[in-house]
Amino acid sequence: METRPAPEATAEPADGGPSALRRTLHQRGLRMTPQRQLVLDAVRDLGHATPEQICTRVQSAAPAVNITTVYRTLDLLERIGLVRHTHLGHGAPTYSEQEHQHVHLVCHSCGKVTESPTDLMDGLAARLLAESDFVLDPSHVALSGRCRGCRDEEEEQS
Amino acid sequence: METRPAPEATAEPADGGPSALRRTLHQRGLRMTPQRQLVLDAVRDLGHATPEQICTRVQSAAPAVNITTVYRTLDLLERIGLVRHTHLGHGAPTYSEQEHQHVHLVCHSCGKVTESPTDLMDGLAARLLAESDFVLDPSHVALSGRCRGCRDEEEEQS
DNA sequence: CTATCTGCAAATCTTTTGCAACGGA
DNA sequence: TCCGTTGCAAAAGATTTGCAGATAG
Repeated sequence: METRPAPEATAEPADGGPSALRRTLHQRGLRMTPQRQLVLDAVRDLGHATPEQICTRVQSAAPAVNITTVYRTLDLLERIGLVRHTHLGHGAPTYSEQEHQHVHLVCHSCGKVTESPTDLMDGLAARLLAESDFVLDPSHVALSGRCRGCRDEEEEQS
Repeated sequence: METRPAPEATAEPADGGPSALRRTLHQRGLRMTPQRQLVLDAVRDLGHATPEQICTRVQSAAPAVNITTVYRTLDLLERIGLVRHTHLGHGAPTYSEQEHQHVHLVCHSCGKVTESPTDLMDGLAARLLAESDFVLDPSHVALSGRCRGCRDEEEEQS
């Protein structure tokens, strides 16, 4: 886990930079605080991370921030649509930017998480709609399986 | 949540009825106990259920069984290949028979779980293998989206 | 100023572990 | 009898809640 001071290179998607958070909060009568900015930065920075990982990251910039605040803030950021959480298969949910629409591929052998574009699911989504009247949300849940590396290892042993 | 006394209509897949559990356990030097049969019955009976739901079901037949035993037994049944767990998207994993290979469709609006045959995923599995060298395990993780009922409701309101 | 936020501590909830007693083979 | 298994209680880990003080607007 690195400790550098939160690069902002990719921190500004088309629809909003740092002050966009302030605006979004104010629209709903909520307040801008350093903690909220730090949590959002951490989520963007880490890609997809558990509340605890996010907390660690935040604390590397502001050690006084409590994990309670991280939980509350993630919940809030999700309610106002800035982040979303995904269930990667094990216990902890992971949070990422709302805009980052991708499918998670989780190897249940080594735990590695890969991302693929959501259009991978287009065919499946169409079939689900036709056959089961089900509108798929491709980025919410991860697909489980075995990655290349683990497959190779297994083959070597047999 | 119902409390009827555990129908056994679907409790005997081709490869093994009640005494198959005893045999499978003995093969590995493990012992047959009433608790283990009850937990396995509950898993088969409930289709896919959380440890707590399984425990409630088991206790309706044998109130003294402790939830600790349910956790340990599910773990054991999974290790010996009789049940498997699936992450339905919320917190708790759910357990079902190993043989029940199906894709779970979870509506994140009403929480309803539908099952579809795994061959729904065949096309996706092939693409993942080709494009990402990833071997998909279709029954381990649920797909999230919105079911017919909830979609209709939403449309009515707009 | 005032209502929203935060930090801290304690409460909850879920799952795991240690240990003595129980019971299957 | 012997050793795997169980129940109980307590531990451990994750998330939530209550409350008094801090602070954004």
